[in-house]
Amino acid sequence: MQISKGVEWAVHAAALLNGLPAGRGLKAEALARYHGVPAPYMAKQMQALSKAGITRSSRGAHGGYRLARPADQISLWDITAAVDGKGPAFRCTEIRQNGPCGLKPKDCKKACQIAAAFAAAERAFRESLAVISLADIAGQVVDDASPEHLTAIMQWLGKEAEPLSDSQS
Amino acid sequence: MQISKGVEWAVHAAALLNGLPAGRGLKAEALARYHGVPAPYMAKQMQALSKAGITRSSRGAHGGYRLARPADQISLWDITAAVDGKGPAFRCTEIRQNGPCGLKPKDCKKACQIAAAFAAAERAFRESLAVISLADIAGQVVDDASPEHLTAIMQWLGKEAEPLSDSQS
DNA sequence: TTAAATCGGATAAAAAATATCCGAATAAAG
DNA sequence: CTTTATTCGGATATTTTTTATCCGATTTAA
Repeated sequence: MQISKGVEWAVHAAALLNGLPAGRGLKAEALARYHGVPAPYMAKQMQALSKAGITRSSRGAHGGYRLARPADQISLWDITAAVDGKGPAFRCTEIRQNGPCGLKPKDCKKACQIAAAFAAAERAFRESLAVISLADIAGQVVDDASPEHLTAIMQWLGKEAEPLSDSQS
Repeated sequence: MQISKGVEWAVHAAALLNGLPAGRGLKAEALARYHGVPAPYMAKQMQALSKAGITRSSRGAHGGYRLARPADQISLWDITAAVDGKGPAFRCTEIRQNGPCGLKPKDCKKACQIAAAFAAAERAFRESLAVISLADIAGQVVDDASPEHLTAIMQWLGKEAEPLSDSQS
């Protein structure tokens, strides 16, 4: 059971976008450079966020990404689902219908008890992530960081952030 | 985020072993045949269960597997951890230390807030599985099954179950 | 109108999960 | 006691998923 590395990158990237002044954005390459990760793969994660409606993108010269809605309305589960998919981690293959004592399909209207137990556990996992917003994370990071570090970030953002046009998607 | 298919098989296999009379066991090939799955891969899962101390194995003629302790002392998390590993699904790669605004290692004594949030979610997942025992699952299955189906299982077990010697591991 | 720049989907490489095989070990029979 | 059949256990291929990369479609600005 592995969560893809892209989830980690996407959350960090979204948290950084939250620090942007209104109306400005960062291109995928800048996000990758900031976090010291391969640019094309970071770009792929950003595409997933845009497709899920978490970020908005602007194409063409001076394009880039920005958050599509306030950070307190974006949960860690939203980002995880966008990058890794919403599908269940435990996939019941109905092996209770196999073999010499296999059940008939008509006797399988109730979900398999084993699958139900794992579904409940995954629900607990999702709920735990769903109650934490990007705003929560950003707040904690700011609280923990030194003033010098915050200044350095602001300076970097001031240098790299581009004013974006208002076009969609 | 995927849970390996082997986990499903291992739980089903362990539940079946719970139905055995005391002192008897099933070989890996029989467990695979019962569930209609490839024998060698089922065997691999059983090896993982034995390594984790969940099952005991007997080698040689008339060998096989049995549960190593009562079913109410085996949780779904025990089995999941044995097959899929105990390691965290979210692997923090400390990208906060990368790039132009990267933190120094000495400023990273506190765990990354993002990693901490995912760790909490995984804890919720584990706890949810840890409170469900193999005995719970087996009880529910028996409650739901028709008398004929239970009889069929008993007959099959009577035919396939081997008396095991008392040797270790 | 032209040209530069960026996102988006399609395409390779690496890693992990899945499936399989063969040797070591045990027990029963000769 | 020796031999032989049988089983588990670890090492080995194959397939799938994840990770990483590239090139074309689209948009903006000059």
